[in-house]
Amino acid sequence: MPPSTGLRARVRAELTAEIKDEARRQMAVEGASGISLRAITRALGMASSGIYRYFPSRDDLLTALIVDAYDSLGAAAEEADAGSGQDDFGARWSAVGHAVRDWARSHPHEYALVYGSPVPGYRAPQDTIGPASRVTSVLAGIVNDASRVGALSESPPAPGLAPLPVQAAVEARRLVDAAFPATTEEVVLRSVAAWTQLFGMVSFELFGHLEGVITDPAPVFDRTLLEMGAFVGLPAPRTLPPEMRRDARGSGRIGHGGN
Amino acid sequence: MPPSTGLRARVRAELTAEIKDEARRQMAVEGASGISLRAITRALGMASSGIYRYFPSRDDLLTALIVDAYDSLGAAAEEADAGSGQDDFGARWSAVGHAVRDWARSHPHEYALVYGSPVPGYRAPQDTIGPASRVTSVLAGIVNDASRVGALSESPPAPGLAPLPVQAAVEARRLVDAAFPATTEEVVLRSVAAWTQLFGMVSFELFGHLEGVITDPAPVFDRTLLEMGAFVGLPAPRTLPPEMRRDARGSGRIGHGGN
DNA sequence: TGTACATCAGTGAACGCGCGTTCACTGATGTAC
DNA sequence: TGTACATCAGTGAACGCGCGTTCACTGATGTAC
Repeated sequence: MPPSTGLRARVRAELTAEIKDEARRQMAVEGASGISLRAITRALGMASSGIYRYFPSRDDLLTALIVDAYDSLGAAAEEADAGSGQDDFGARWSAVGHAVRDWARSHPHEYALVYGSPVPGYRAPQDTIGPASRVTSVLAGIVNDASRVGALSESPPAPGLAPLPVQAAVEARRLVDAAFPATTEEVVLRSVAAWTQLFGMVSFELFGHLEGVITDPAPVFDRTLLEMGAFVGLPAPRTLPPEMRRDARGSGRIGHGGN
Repeated sequence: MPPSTGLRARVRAELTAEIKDEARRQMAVEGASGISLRAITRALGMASSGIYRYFPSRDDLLTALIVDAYDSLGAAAEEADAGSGQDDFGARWSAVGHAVRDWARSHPHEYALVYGSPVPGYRAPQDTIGPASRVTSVLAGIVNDASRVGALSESPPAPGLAPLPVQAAVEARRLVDAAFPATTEEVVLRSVAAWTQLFGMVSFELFGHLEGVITDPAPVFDRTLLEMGAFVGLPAPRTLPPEMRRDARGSGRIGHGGN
């Protein structure tokens, strides 16, 4: 087998990265459906057929971009989580929430690629499900950790709320077993709500649905993270993570990152 | 001016509708970016240039589809709201939430058109903002109505939660003045959270992000609506709307509607 | 260390396709008097 | 009620464009002995 350190392998890895970078550049202008293999080869000064040595088809290139995006977001979330005090569960929750939003704002088209409408005719292969679950695992881990050490407040069920119907309990049980062993069905369902709320709000901001409703989403997002954290039962953050020191940042910038 | 009842006007309205129907049919197969003016005219048996008598460009056709989608969803939400007892606020909230999900599941591509990634290069014109706000107004109306008659529970702030920071309060105040005159800043912020949660969960379901996490989203969605309603302060539904009688419907059907 | 052979990278031409939009036009439907 | 004119619907040809993918090929890089 060829060693991955060989000259050829190194050059190959470099060109592969350049192809993906150029694809991301095009995606930033025209969206995912605007990515053109021919345009990429043109930009890199190679023959249009040459790209097939690297990606056997357009769909394979798309898959690679999707995997990269999930991994990039997942890494950002893991980093934010690790950067907070292990036992400051509220702070971890808020930090990860902000990491998701910040990543989305600095990689808007990559966010749209994975969390927007599915690309028609494209079926995500197995390779994407591992990377896709990284953020989710981080969020679940926070709730589960808090529950394990007894830091999760057992909020009383809302008045008048019927007991958990069986079908919902079955779903919840599956999740408890899979990712939240230290929690209860109620907690896990609320976590699902908080999880979808987080991405719902980020998507609404990026896709323009807050326009005319909210002028500066930053403080609203901030506050909502705290509220939803409390909703799940997490304690309020003891220390404010950098993203939350209020007067430090205004409405924020977009696209300062790149990939 | 030509009366809209004239023969010409009637025929014109019919063909306009046929063009949009055919566009929706194509969208159901290939997504919004797969809509082709030439393919539409082919399907309708007319010359490819003829469509320009009806829509001056592809973007104008897209705009019409977007407006129709918002109106269709808005009407579904309004109908669900009107079909519940005026003063059964929890039931109204759940009914509208289910209406949104049901509409999305039976018009998945139209949902993706308006709530998925923005079509690159397309800038939504003014005509869309009225129809776009219909669902949102319905949801806001429920919370405001409940507050006006004193039916909204003033849930105590979560323990340890700092008081509302100014910037968040400013945003909230604007919303109170615009659409929630009978409520408070806290309520309005929680409503925003519940609103984004609703669409976040529907989007996750439609776009495949619940796969491998939740097997049957229906009961989870059901329960989450109740939880989020309670989170906002709405009372639990007194009467279960038809969508919520548990054993009546299983995991649900997709695409039984069409447009 | 050198030679023979296999693997891989990259080329250039070609296939077959579809797209949005414009334009000058014919013929039918409506309007004014 | 009938005529003259204006408006509109729909045609067919053309413009100019870009796309993904295949294929037979040259030449360079690596591997085995």
